[in-house]
Amino acid sequence: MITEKEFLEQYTDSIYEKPSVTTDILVLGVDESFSRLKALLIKRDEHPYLGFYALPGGFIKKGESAYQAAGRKLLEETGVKDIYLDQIYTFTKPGRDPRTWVMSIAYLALVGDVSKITTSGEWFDLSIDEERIRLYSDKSDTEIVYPIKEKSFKNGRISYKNLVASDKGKGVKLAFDHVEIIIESILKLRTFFENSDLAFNMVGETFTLPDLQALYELVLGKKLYKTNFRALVAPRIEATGEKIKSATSNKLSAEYRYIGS
Amino acid sequence: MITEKEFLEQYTDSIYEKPSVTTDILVLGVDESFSRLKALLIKRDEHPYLGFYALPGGFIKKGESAYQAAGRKLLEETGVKDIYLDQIYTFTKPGRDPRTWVMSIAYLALVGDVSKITTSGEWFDLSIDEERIRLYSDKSDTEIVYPIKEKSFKNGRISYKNLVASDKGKGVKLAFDHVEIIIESILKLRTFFENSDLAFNMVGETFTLPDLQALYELVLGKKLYKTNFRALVAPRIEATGEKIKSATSNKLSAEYRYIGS
DNA sequence: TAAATAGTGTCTGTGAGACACTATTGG
DNA sequence: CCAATAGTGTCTCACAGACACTATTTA
Repeated sequence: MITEKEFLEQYTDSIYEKPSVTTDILVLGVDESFSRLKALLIKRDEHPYLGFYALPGGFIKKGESAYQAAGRKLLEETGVKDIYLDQIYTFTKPGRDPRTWVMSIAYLALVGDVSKITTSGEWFDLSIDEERIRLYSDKSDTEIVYPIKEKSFKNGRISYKNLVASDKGKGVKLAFDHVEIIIESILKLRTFFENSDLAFNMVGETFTLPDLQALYELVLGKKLYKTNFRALVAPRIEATGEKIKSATSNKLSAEYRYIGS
Repeated sequence: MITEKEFLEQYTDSIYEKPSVTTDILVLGVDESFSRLKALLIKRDEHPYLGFYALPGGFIKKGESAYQAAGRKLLEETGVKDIYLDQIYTFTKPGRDPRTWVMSIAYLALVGDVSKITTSGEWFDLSIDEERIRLYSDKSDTEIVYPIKEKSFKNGRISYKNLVASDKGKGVKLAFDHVEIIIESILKLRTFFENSDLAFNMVGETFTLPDLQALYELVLGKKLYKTNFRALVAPRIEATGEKIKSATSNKLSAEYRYIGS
């Protein structure tokens, strides 16, 4: 019997074929007036999916974690770091990349106002409802639309409902299975918005309550009642004592700061 | 300019080194009397971590998805299929496998009463509280214990708390980073129990409310009030009209069936 | 000074948490 | 027939949803 040390010294790597593993990152932000969700897409200049838009991302290198790879790519593409970045789901369906066997670990990154961020990509307006998901870039006047259907599937004894984009319809499309990644990420973002303080990653150091509420309404896709919203966030914020101009209107509002939960 | 078809024909695979990718599965069940959570572990008979206990799992083969690979392994190890199986998290930290570069996509599988399942592994009692996680197999009289600490970490502007097992202390340990996988999975299981109908994957086709409540209390690690618990599950179940013996006591209780939400 | 929007008071319904009680069953 | 436990009634509190109102600010 050999020892573990001896084993590791003589170990030769698996003869089985291995997949390539990438990270794809949905970088989400808002415009200056909290009226549009913004997602970063990059036009592919290589095969496959040449000319299609894709999420920023890239191969994970040996010696780094998926989180590090996502952070590195994010920094390369946007120049930002130390922002919210979290793993969403790992996509492994065979054939999702026509070249070869590629898995993708999807990440969600949250930035605030995208107007200050320089990138080689394009910021697309992102909207999603029960009927469709729509991405639009006014920079290149590109519109990407997918109809959405609710699909029910079983896991064990329980049925779940899920939103699935149908690939039908013409027009510009997203590369690979990146629609799926975007949909999954948005759904997770919504539950996080309802159950955690995630929203504060998308406003500045200080903010006004009208702006914060506009952000919630934008992400959750529904109107909220002012009173209830304020009661909800009240324990997590403190007034600075100043009054500043909201981005959503041109009136003065009280300025607040996030103090954690 | 070549077409995509030509590109794919001439495409040669990446020269970059690639990781191996495995799935590791936390197979969770209960004993006959709903008094112990059970987790399946397998004693390793190879280096590395020879003699340590590990989660069942294995390499993903080309042509199958991670989900399929997890389902295949589950069937091989337990003979069960068509049960609840869901992706939890992908572990990618460099060095997590001493042999070489290996990522692991963790899955959670839910079975019911484990006494009917034959396996080459061992069923360990699993308990977890704020202080420690403990696994115990009476088959081999093996006890595996890790102290647990609450660790706070920042993601963007927000601080999160997380349970982390410390590697200190002697005694039998788990292979690789499998403690982490187990802890993450249990935490996810708890939030799923509180927010979905997941529990019905761990009881039979019909069940009694005392049994179902015992299961909830076991997973959530706290006592529940009968009245509130019954009010909660009432809309999702229907009485069969029969009275059967509970597993948790020797009295008759009304028999129910899951009807979905 | 008027329209718009910041900000507050309060009512309702629902669900979790809690406790006290009655009904039924096995030994 | 009695101890144990199945099963019910009801109170409280926190919070989401909803609406009506007052205060302040810019045009």
